[in-house]
Amino acid sequence: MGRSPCEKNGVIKGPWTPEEDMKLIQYIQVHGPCNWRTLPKNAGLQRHGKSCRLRWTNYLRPGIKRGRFSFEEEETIIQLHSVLGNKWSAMAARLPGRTDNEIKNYWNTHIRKRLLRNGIDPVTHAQRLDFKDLSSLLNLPQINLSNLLRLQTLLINPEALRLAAYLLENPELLLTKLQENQLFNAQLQNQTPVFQTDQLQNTFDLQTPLCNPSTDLPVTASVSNQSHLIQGNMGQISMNSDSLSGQTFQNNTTTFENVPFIENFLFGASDQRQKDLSENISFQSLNSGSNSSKNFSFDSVLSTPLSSPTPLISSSTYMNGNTEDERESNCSNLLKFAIPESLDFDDFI
DNA sequence: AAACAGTGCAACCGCTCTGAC
DNA sequence: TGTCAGAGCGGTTGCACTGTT
Repeated sequence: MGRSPCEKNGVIKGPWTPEEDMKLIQYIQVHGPCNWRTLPKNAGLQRHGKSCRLRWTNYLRPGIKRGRFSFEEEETIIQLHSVLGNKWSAMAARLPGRTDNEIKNYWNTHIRKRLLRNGIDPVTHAQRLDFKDLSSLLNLPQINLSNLLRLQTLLINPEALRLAAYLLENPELLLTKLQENQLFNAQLQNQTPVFQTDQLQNTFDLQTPLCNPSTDLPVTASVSNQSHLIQGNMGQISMNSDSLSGQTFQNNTTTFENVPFIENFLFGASDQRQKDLSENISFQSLNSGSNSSKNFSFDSVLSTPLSSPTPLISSSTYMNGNTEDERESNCSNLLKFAIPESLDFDDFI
């Protein structure tokens, strides 16, 4: 396995022979792993010092564990990756006997592919809302001809999915925007809502159960033409056009002017009046009843910095099974959509 | 059985960062 | 401040292995 040995400028590249390994081991046993630049010459090896260092640290160093990763190791890698990102050496330090290169290779060749197949972003560890399991959709008991027509609308409106996915994957954006609009919100509280309530009834829900192991709350994203509702692991957030002055999301108001696709989705391409109205977006927590907005917690948002994404899905949700097939099977129902009967898609379109 | 394609993995390359001098 | 060595990382290479046709 690997490359064929080749010699270039007196330096051998490619797989190491047992004789080379023995020379390196014997030299390091005597002199220790130091001064890699001069080590090859002193040890009688036609190798680069860096190659010697990699060979030692990745394969010859005592305590190196070879062979397939166990299920426990896989879970550990996923959990560590959700916290550390691509800090392979830091992950290796927490996995006895495993090297950073081995973990990286295993991640790229096994875990990453499996996460992608299961609709999980391997970078953010969040469920991708644009990953639609149509078979699950069609197996829903509430799917009938009427709902299929609504499903068609949903599928031809990818902006709604993108909006939900974007906000779920970037909860810090909400916080940033809220902070930026503290002053703006104070102005809005003195304004009169301009929407009619019937404009806010046209809402559909994207319900994704199983996505929040910490709270067991279903993850729901609701989008309408004038009101936008996102529910993630933080609970449920409503971007509600008629809640400009009320008990909304800790009395904060936000806009999405720096997010082009959201801006287009919310405001339309050229309707300045609609944009003016939609700029008055605010947030409302809906996860605990009518007074929930006062009790809304930002903990989950604050614990999800860009540099160290917090998993929205536990590793056991990724792969709750002993075999890959079992794990994939258990992930296949991660994303389902339920469309309420009350939805009027004519307005939505 | 042979040809082919896909996959796994050791090893390498190039680059950046850090700390010592 | 600049240089150097070590370390870390992302990406890639190339061959062996395995499954499919």
